[in-house]
Amino acid sequence: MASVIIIEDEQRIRELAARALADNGHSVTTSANAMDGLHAVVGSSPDLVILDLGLPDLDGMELLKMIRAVSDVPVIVATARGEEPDIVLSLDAGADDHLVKPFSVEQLEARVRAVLRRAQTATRGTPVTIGGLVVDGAAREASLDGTPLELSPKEFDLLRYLAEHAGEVVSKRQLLAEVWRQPYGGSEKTVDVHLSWLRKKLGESAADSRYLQTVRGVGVKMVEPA
Amino acid sequence: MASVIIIEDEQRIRELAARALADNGHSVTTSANAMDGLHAVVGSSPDLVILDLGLPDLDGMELLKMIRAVSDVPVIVATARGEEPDIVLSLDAGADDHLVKPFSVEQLEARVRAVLRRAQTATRGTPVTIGGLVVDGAAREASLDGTPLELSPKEFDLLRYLAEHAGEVVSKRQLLAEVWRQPYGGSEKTVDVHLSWLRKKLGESAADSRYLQTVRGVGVKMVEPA
DNA sequence: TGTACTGTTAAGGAACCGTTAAGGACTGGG
DNA sequence: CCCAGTCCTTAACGGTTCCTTAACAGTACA
Repeated sequence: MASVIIIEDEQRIRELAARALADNGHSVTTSANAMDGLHAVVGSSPDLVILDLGLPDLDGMELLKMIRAVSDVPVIVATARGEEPDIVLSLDAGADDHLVKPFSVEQLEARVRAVLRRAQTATRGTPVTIGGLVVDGAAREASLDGTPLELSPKEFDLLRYLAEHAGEVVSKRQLLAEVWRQPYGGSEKTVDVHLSWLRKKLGESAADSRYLQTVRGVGVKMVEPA
Repeated sequence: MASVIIIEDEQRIRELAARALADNGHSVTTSANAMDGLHAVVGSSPDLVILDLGLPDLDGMELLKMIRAVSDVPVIVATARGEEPDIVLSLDAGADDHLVKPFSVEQLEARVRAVLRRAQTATRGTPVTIGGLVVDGAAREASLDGTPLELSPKEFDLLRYLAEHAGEVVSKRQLLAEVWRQPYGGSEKTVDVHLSWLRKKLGESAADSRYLQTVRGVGVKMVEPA
C-alpha cells in the first residue's frame, strides 16, 4: 500500500524488515549505507523511510537532517539499546517515530502502520466533496449523488487525486508521477484509458462532462458541476 | 519547452547533453566555465540550469551559491562518481536534483522533466487581473468582465504571457520564443493570426482596441483599458 | 503613391483525445 | 496447482480540434 525505504547496514535486520513489510503489501527498497539511502529517498520520493542511526559511513542524525532538508517524508529511526539519548535528538530533528533494536517484526509493523495512518489522515483529513461527489480516502470509498461507486484501485487513486486538486489543471505526466508513481516512464495513454473508465462510472462522457473537463494540450481538471 | 543552460567543462558531456535536451524541444545554451555560466544565467534568466560541480576555474558549489543569491532558477548538479558528499552539500545549498556521472541521456531527460514539472506547479501563483480581464494559470481559465472565455491552448498561452507582461511592449519574435518556444524559426505571421483570434474573443478589433494595442514596427502591448 | 507592415479569412494537415478491444499479470478460491 | 476473475497496459482507429501556411485586403508612413 505504500513505498518504504529501509536504510540499515546490518544485512540480517535489513532483510527481515524488508520481508515483513513486503508481506504487508508495501513496496520496499533497501539501502546499506547513508549515501545510497539519500539517493533513494531523493530519487523515488517514498511514503516512509526507516532509518538506522548507527550507519557506518555517516552519522544517521546528519542523514536525517539532510532528508528533512529536501522532503517531508515520514521517518522512523532505529537505534541500538543504550543510545536512547539519540532518540530524543532524532525526534527533535524531525523523526516521526522510533524503534529500539532488537525489535520484533510485530513492533515494526505496528509502528509503520501507525506512522502511515497518521501521515494519511494528516493529508487527507476529511472526505473531499465536490458537488454530488464524495471521495473518502480513509475508507477508500467514493459515492456520487449518494450511490456508492464501484471503482478499481487505480480508478479510485485517480479520482482521489483529481478531487484533491479540484479546480486545478493536472497534466497526464503529473498523474503518472503522483498516482502511478512513475515520474519518468509510463505511457500517457494509460491515463486516457483510466479517465475514460472513470467518466463512464461517473455517468458522463467526454463530450458531456459534469466533473472531468479535458483541457486540450495540457491535461484534465475536476470541476464542480454547474 | 524550456530554456536550459548547461555549465560543464568536459566538451563531450556538454555536447551530448545539449543535443539530447535540444532534441526534446528545449532551447539550450552551454558554458564551459563558471564565469561564462554565471553570466549566462544572470543575462538570460533560463528555466533550468545544469551545473557540473567540478569546474576548473571555480568551485561549483561557490557558483551554485552565487546563482542562488540572484535567482530561484531550478538547478540540477552533476558530480563525478566518488564525490557523493558534494551532492548532499549541494542540495543544502539549494540544488533541486543531482546526477552522478557518467549518466545516461535517459537519466538526464528524466531529471529535467521532473524538475521542470515541479518548478511549474510551484510558480503557478495567483490569477493575473487587468481591468475586467482575469487569467488563471492554475485553472487554465480566463474571463472577461465575469464571463468565461473559450480559448484554444495557444490562445490561452498567448493571453497569459501578454497579461503577465502587461504594460510592456512585446515583440512577435519574443512571443515566438516564449509562447511558441521557437527562438529562431517560426513565422511571425502565426503570431498575427493568433492575435487576431484573441482580439475577436476579447470582443475588440485592431482598430478599436481595449486590451491589445499594436505598436507598429515593434510588437504588441497589453494595457489596462481607460 | 508606393512600400512595408498588419489584419483577417480560409484550407489542409497534424496533433490530440476518447473509446474499445485484446493480451498478460496478478489474486484468491478450490 | 490450477482455474476463474479482475485489473492494468498497450495498441489501434475514428473523430475532433487546433495550428500553420498561404493569400489577399487594409493601413500607416515616407
